[in-house]
Amino acid sequence: MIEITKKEKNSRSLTFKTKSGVINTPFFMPDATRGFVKSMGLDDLRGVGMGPMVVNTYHLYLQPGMELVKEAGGVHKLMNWDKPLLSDSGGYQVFSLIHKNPKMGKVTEDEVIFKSPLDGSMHRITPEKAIEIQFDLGVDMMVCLDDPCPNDYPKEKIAAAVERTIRWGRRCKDEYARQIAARNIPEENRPLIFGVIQGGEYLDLRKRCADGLAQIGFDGYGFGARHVDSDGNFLSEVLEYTASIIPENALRFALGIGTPSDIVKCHSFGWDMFDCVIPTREGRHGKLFVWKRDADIHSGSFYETVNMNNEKFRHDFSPVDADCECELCRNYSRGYLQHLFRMKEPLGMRLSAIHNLKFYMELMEKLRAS
RNA sequence: GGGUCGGUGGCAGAGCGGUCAAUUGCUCGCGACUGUAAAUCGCGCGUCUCCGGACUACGGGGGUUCGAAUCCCUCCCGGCCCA
Repeated sequence: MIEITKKEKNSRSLTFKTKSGVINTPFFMPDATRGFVKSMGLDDLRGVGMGPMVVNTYHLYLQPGMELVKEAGGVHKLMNWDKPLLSDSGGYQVFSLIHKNPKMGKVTEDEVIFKSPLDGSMHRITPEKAIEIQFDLGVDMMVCLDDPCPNDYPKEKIAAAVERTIRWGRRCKDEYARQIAARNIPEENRPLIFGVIQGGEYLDLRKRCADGLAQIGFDGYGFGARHVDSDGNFLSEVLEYTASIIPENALRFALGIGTPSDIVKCHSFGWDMFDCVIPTREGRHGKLFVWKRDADIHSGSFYETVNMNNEKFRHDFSPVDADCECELCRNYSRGYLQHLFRMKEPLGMRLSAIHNLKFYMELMEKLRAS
């Protein structure tokens, strides 16, 4: 079902089908964590040519809650989004909550118990429950509950996280099979399921995790945990190595990556799919991505980031990017955008998110064409 | 004209004898943001600096004091009340 076209070096291009449509790789998904891309409406998303997006199990489970999602008829119906959706398991949220503050929860072999940061109520999540919720969401792609511990943990703790991630991967896969059977889901509507490869910056642990998960068998494999070191340096070697040990005919999902240049790098390593808050968040914060003239995405710096709040743009009545055809660049100037930000007008955030996502969409088009 | 309260850094507004170059908020300048507790967060914001400090500052002027944004006198300006 996954069609692969091999390209130069490690990079490649795949075509695969989900119940909500065909997807060509590489592709980037914005984070619609709580069922919406912050500040953007459906017309905005369609306007930039948006395809698949990411929603989050943990956030939707807490708000608005699964009762409402089910009542709406699933997350697609709730959002009125008919293109593919991938749900992240929520492992990242629960574990980072607990790793930052042990009082927020407890991890045992069987389950994770955590306190909702919203109202302090206690919740428990198991690998089985994470999968069941994702079936209730009705997404096209789902992710196993994993243990993404911080990279600076001692190796033995990361090794333990790897083993737990594998064991939980097994339980997720078993639950997945049960849900498929119980819900009578035909093969063509079957959601894809992803395991997540942990192991910090240790290549042997990444290998152990990838092999353990591959033995269980998944449609795709994700790269888990932070991909930058404590100084913010991108862990290229780990990303490149991990991509190389994932089964050839499986999807490679670089979770949480990244900046435009990180994505280009990872694509050259063989990663197929990406998601990140950067384009939308940085847009809302006033930082916009702008192509350099005659940009060659494989030649280092092909873009720059422009902080539209900088004083020097106050009197700049030219568009953010004269060659860009997004709603912002077609209609408004830099000086006007800065005015919107200074006035804290939500329109500024929306236009900037649109612009940055358009930039990312164009980047992915260029990668697919290259 | 009389009385009264007040004049503090871009703004608002603390401080009311030393620990004050002066709390705090906003504005302003810059930076960060990578499976979204993020319309958030951090740093800076008198001048100069060999980064230890030095200098000029709390309406103007004068005084008291070892020492004043803080007390006294006077002038200027503003609010309110009475004529």
